[in-house]
Amino acid sequence: MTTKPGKTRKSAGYHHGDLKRALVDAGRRVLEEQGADKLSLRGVARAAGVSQAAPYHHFADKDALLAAIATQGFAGLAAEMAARSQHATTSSEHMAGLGEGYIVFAFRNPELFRLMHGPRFEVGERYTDLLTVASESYGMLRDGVAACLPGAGDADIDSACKAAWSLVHGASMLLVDGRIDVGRTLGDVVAFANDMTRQLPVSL
Amino acid sequence: MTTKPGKTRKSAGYHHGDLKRALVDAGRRVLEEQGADKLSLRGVARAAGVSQAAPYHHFADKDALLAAIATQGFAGLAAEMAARSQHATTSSEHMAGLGEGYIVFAFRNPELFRLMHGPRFEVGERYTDLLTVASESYGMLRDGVAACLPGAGDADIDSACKAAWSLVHGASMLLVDGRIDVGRTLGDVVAFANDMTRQLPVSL
DNA sequence: TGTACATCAGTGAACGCGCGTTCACTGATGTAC
DNA sequence: TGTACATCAGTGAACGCGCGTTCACTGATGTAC
Repeated sequence: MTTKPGKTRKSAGYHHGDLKRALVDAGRRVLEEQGADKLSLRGVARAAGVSQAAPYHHFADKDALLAAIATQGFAGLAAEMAARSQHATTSSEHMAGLGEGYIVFAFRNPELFRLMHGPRFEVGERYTDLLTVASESYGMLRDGVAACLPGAGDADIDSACKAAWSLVHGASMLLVDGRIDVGRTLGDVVAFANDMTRQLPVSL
Repeated sequence: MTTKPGKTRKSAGYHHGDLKRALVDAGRRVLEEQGADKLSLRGVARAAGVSQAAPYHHFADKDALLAAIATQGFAGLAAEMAARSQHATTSSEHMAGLGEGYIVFAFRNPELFRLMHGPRFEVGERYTDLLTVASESYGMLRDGVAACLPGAGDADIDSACKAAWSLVHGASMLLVDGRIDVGRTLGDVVAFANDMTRQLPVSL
């Protein structure tokens, strides 16, 4: 017998083993290749190599799969922001790292980034996981801004926070939409990100 | 006879008179009511009160109608920016007006704004009108930034320009997506816009 | 001013398509005894 | 260790739907004479 019981290694079987995760992964692939407009549940099932009905054993409907994809996206965004800010030694270096992570994530996952910020999930009450993880990166940003403005009141922090978020988000969106030309490599994007965050209001 | 020949007043006739414009208007209405995902050519024809085949006498296909809607959108954006900056007496007041116009336009036409910046028209070669009018507001921005930085070189202007655009665009997007809470009235939005543009790098 | 006629801008029916979702089913799994 | 059986996670066919687009058509318009 080449197949063993347990959680490991049951490829090519009738039962997939971890189809839920495989569908989210396939969904991300399809999303980046074809765009959100063209993404269909049937297409994702096809990409995952299962029948069109299989996803319904793991997701209530198409929106639920999209929400799971977006949730993974927000987790990835927060991770990238954390990774690129963790070695900072000053508050404004820290902010620059956060911004760099935000922009780099968008550059690497353009369609996912669009999905995350699209209109689909304004009705977010159904997907509480999504809301939780989405607010994580905002929290990081807010903490970073607050650290840059030691004596400031809530209103000032709030305002600076919105401006910083807007700057970084706008740069990401314009980059993703191809409206700002910045070069093709990751290095180009990092340089662009730093040029932008250098101009953050909190750098004053 | 109540109907006259000529361009005026031929309502309720078999021939519409200005169906092309009516379709763009209906398209904008449907777009704001249902969102770009739900917008169909058939639905727009329905909203305009004509048969589903009628649009094909005025637009090559659905994309052509969307391009026309987006083109009108960019014209409206430039107009709003012009209107809100024209009475400025200083360069930075001027910039604030441009930014206010940008954000107010997005607030008033959220789905249109999203369509304008969506992925659909990256293949913009087909729609040269769109590209022309889309670059208009960027030109206004660039001129405004340049006026704020009298002695600056091209690279600095370019960089400041990207940052200013990013800030204003990001604020608009986050507002439209409901991710930033700002209040419901136009006055709230104007106050928000001014709070953001006050923090523009070029205000230094 | 009246009429024939080319052209324009509509109509309604039909095409084929891919989609989301449901259904009855079946093969695989794991557990109680 | 072996077996009966409930449960789980797949399958493939089918449903109804709205869509983009095409087609042959027809009513309205405007112009040449």
